[in-house]
Amino acid sequence: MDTKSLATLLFDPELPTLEAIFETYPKRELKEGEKVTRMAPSPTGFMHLGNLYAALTSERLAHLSGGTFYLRIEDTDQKREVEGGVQAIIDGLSHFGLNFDEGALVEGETGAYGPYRQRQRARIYQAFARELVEKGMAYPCFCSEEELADLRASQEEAKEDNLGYRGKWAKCRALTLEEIKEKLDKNLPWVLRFKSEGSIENKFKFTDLVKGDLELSENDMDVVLLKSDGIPTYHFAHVVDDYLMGTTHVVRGDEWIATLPIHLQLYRAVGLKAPKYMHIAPLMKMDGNTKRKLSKRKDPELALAFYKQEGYVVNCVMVYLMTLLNSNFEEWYAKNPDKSYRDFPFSPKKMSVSGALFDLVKLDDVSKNELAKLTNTQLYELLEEYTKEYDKEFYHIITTKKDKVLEILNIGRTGPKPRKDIAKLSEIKDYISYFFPELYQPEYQFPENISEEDRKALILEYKEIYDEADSQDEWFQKIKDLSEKHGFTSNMKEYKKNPDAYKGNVAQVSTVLRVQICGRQNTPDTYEVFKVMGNELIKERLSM
RNA sequence: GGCCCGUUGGUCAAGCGGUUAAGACACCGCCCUUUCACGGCGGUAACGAGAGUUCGAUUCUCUCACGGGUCACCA
Repeated sequence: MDTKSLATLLFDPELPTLEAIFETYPKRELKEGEKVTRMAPSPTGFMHLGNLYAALTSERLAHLSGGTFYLRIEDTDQKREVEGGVQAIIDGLSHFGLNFDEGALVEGETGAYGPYRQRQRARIYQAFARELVEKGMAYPCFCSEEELADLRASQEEAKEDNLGYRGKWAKCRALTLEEIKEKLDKNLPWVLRFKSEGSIENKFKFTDLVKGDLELSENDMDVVLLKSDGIPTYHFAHVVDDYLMGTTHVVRGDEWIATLPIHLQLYRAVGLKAPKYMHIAPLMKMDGNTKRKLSKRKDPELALAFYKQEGYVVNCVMVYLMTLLNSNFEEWYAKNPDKSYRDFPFSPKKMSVSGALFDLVKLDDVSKNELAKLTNTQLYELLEEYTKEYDKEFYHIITTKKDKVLEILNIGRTGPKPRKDIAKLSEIKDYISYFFPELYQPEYQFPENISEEDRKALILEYKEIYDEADSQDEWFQKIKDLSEKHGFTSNMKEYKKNPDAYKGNVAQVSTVLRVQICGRQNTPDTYEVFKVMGNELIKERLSM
């Protein structure tokens, strides 16, 4: 076969030469250890937590080494593309504090290794494809969908273990130049296939930075390099792009391990050096009794937008993700509570080889700890930002009563052991609702051992003696006195020893007052709460 | 079905031939305490199964089971 003629038959003669292409992509000048990573999503809709997890891995790897993290858009599948997909990716990641040093932007791009959208790079891939055709390593295939389906059926009938367009089944391999010319003249659609010389009998070892030593079989399938629209498949685009763009470390989901032999084979075929690979385990989800990979389709509640909407604070999510990313992160963070997760010396070696179950309960715990570290002002700012987008009514309340809200948020926050009540911003509304008449929805659940009569008497009397100027000691002394007067002991130890000797105790009396004033049984320290509420509101709530 | 990867308590996980098999979350109990939360102390709970190598296997090898992934003109 005259492969040169075949190449001129198949490709635009104006295609750039490889030399010309290499010239426009100078090698990156990297310092020792500096890494270049990328995120290369296809714009098929929303981002979910798994994408964020993978992006975080790449980003940490690059930035911890002083390197570059860039965004490439893999828009080779036009059918699945969703409008605004690129925007969703960039917005989603930037909301979580992950920013790119170069690559695609919502409009246009930045950086010297573009274009960063694969469809705009069609001619580059074609130039590489032409080279492969010239070398006899690729050929056009005219098989239709039906023919491929038939092929598969025959293979199944022949009980072939390995299905696919391979070896003797690859019938378009045998096409002569004349036959090809004929089909081309008829304008039959064609794809370009790689002519694989590999054999699955041949095993080779490969070291993955996360998975460790793998034993893989050579690829023997004639994979599609260029689709009938002239756009490359993932396999081909990945190989060309990650070389030209100077990626040093490819971070991707471990579902790609199966096709790794293809990629390595292609790198060898085009004579380029392959990057290092890190295949990371996907985040899992409990589905019934089994774990399964997070899925865009099945788990819309895991969309990044969901966390934002729920009011999970960015830093909390990232810290949680870090605990999944590196097993020793939690220990480090406990020792360095004031440092950012970005300071953590992340290591691929400490990554788990199998998928972690995403645990919302643990996320809540991490979040509570994180939010407890914030000042009232910091929390307020996050709340304001959040409600502005998701709860206009509440936004209006907190902004018109900002000083009051700051006081409320400060309750129990300033001591050495700050309260850990809040896991996400959406919880704050309910948490502080009793301070605001417009939100107040009391549930009057009083201690059962206190009669209605006693209860009313206690409340009415307390209304007379409450004085917001009292110190905490004076304040509590009044409650004790009130309790004793009505037959409730203020001595808790005594009460525990001999509960039947009293109607009840001061704790129960306190609960009566708390419920009457706050409309709930659980609140932070009532002395502080009452003070913040103010005399007027207290007296009003004590009126029956 | 073929191939690849994995399997330590409910969850995340240390461990890398000899350990009372860490720690965190969750759960339970006690203490602190006017409620709750925090904090402190304690507790329940794990090496998928079977062979082999070895003086000794959670750790090494094999088989099986289970789970996951992959076998597209999707990425």
